Amino acid sequence: MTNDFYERVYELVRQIPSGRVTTYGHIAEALGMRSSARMVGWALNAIALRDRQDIPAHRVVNRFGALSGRQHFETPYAMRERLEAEGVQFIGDEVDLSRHLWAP
DNA sequence: ACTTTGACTTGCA
DNA sequence: ATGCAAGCCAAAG
Repeated sequence: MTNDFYERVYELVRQIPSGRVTTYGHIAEALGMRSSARMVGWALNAIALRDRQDIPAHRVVNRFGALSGRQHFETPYAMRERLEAEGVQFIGDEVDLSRHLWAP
């Protein structure tokens, strides 16, 4: 059911190109729920629980580029390692959004 | 059935 | 400029 909020999040996240990232806020805004960025996080959490590995949840970060969801991965470093493997550059512990931010 | 918390963001003090 | 509070909606205790 494409009307399901979760499914819409999945489709959008699936469209993030390799080496790019987006934020919870941008996804929420694209779905018409600008102030409900939290729900995006819940949807992604559901991805982890459902083993939806076809969805690159590691390419979704918070508005600062910080990997706030890393604790929900297999290991706290898996998220960053995957991003770096795609060529994403980090500034300290945060993604260089000015280079890699992707908007729907 | 009610309360608390959460992979967030924005706004006001 | 920094810090605290509120808003959003759903799930788990």
